[in-house]
Amino acid sequence: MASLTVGNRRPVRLADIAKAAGVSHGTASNVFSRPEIVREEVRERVKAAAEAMGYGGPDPKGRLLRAGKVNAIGVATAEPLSYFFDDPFARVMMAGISQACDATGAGISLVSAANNEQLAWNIQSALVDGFIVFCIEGGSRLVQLARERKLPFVALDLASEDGSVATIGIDNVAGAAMAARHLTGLGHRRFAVLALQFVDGRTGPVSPEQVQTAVYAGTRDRLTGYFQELSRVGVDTSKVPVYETANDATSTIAALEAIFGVAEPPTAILAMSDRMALVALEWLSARKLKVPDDISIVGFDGVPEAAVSEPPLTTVAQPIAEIGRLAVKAILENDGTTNRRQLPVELIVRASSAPPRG
Amino acid sequence: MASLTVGNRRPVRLADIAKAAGVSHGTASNVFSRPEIVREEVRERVKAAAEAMGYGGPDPKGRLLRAGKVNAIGVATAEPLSYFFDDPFARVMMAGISQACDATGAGISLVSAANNEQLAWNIQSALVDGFIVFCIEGGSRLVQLARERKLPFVALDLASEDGSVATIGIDNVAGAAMAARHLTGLGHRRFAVLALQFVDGRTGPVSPEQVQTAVYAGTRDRLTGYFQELSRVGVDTSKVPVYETANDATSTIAALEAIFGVAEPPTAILAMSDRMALVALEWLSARKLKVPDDISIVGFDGVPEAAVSEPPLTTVAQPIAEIGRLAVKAILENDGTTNRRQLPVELIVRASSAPPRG
DNA sequence: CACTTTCGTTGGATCGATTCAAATTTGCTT
DNA sequence: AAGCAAATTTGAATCGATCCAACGAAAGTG
Repeated sequence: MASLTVGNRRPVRLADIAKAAGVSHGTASNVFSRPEIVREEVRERVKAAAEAMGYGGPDPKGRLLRAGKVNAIGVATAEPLSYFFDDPFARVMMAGISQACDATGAGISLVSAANNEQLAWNIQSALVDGFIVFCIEGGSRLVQLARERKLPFVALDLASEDGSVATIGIDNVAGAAMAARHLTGLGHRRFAVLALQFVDGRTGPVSPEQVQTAVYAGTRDRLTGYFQELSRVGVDTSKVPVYETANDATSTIAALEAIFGVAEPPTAILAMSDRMALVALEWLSARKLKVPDDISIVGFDGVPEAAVSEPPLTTVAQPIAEIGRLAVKAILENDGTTNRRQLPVELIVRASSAPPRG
Repeated sequence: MASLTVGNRRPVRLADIAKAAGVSHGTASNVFSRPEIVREEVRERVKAAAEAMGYGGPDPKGRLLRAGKVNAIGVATAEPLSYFFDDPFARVMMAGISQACDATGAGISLVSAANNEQLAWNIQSALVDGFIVFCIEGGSRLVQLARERKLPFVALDLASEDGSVATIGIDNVAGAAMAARHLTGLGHRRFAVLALQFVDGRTGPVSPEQVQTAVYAGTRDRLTGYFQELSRVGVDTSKVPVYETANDATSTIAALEAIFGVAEPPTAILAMSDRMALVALEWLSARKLKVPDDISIVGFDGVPEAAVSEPPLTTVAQPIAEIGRLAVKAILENDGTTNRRQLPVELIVRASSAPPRG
């Protein structure tokens, strides 16, 4: 009864119970980690001592230092932590990561931070065996920090030029091309593009020169894919409005207002994310514009929400969960080689796209 | 250039660079943790040595042992890890937890496991400062394991008798009573209850005797609240069918089939979770039963999905995110006292409840 | 009975850092 | 140039375990 953890502290270590039980710390350690090699009588004595002193088992802090492996992978992002539970894309990704972790018995540590400095510290001091880096925003900074930890890591969603960072992603050019070809095939010739970030922290219309200086290669590649197909049917891509958003409702709506505030609005919208496409769907519906009768929309990502929207969204589906699974695998089976994988995408045609009116 | 991390291992420690730079480890350590107290010339020399040897900064494993604090809280459940990203209730809760962690700079470790043995090990070896225990299923076992770690922990969603475990929850009796009173007030007199688990691993009809032996006090309390109000208007609660489910679609549908497979089905359903209520909504709609014209339903929890269902769901809303925030606070500010808090619930009346026909 | 095995136990070394009292150096005063 | 305070640096101790070579005792063998 004297063992009721008292308010202040619990300075009871393995060595303490070893002494109490009259054995060496080596034996005491064995009682917990390899009980079968210690004589039953001794084992019981040590366990009794542990019980009596309120010892909660070997402290993982100590074990960790000796063992080296944490058995957990860190998932890092520059967004607030709640991003992992809010964002549909992140959630599907995390489901894939979870699945792979469950299968191997590894834990997941969520790493993030409000400000830059805190983020650096958190990444430096995260107790993990490797990182999966979500490069939504501030990707390059994150990658830089992760690299400094000198732990295995893979970057997701970042088609970086830098061949030295391991990435798992998709063929953005091909995916975007599929979306555009679908719409041109239906007969559309007037387009607008809702783009993800080319560089951090900017939103609004994007000029062709600005595209050249894109930090996010994924964004640039998708635009390349779109334009490649539009050019093929003779669309003058320099006249196609491209609006950069922060992939949130506010900036997407601002883009939509600009896009539809002109004399001859587009008949089709190419959105670089389902999130933007879904925002567009709602915005158009509020304005009594019918999708797909008045406007066709094709999204990108293939999040579950896209299947149940009104109308269901035509989109370029990434194998999101699979990417997550592979990322975990890449880290746990890290052999020092930097893996760069591209997974196939798939065009899922639903009700948000149809031939243009007339 | 010789610093390119080679495939195999990286045995470069702080002591190595101290030697290389010709300073003691004490000084080398200071260069990283309190750079301002070491002379610039020395600081630069050490940093240069670190750079040259490919040192990725002080290993948190070592620091941890010395410092004692991990600066992360563990969230434990007996469900698979993906539960955190799938389940609406869990997601809102995690959002609250995330928010509190973001604010204090703490990290989140997700702890879970497929099998029992693995779960025990994972809890024993989780590198965290405390646990938040999700008691959905296998709650008592989880609490037992968490307690053995002798770390601060709070149990969520478990109105345990055991006064020695810290919990943050709601007044289940009062919440349930609000739901029932709402329906009796509308004139309903024929009810059925979709119940959460009374004990682990059982589903199906529940007899009054079985209710007495409930492991989950929360489930029992909600039933008590329901029955209290039903009795008040003269309903014979011993005749009210109560079906226990695993809070998933399969067992809920089984319950619904039993409930509506009788001559005089109920006019109102009391569901102990929004999840079950939402399943019921869909099931009824598929059977051309109109809610609320034919059947009224009141859920429990107040998840976001309940606001956008067809029809929107009347429900007893818990302050889910707030519970999460408080749980984090309780762990980080743990003063040895076992906190037991009850937060208020609120009845949110939407379109799934109306007076009975005729 | 001497000689191997086998089994259990011991205690020192190690994991990689931080901390702090003491020692040393530097800088200022007079 | 001695005296003293302030600024730096040192190195041993510590955090809490695990590992392993070596050792002692009990059991088995010829």
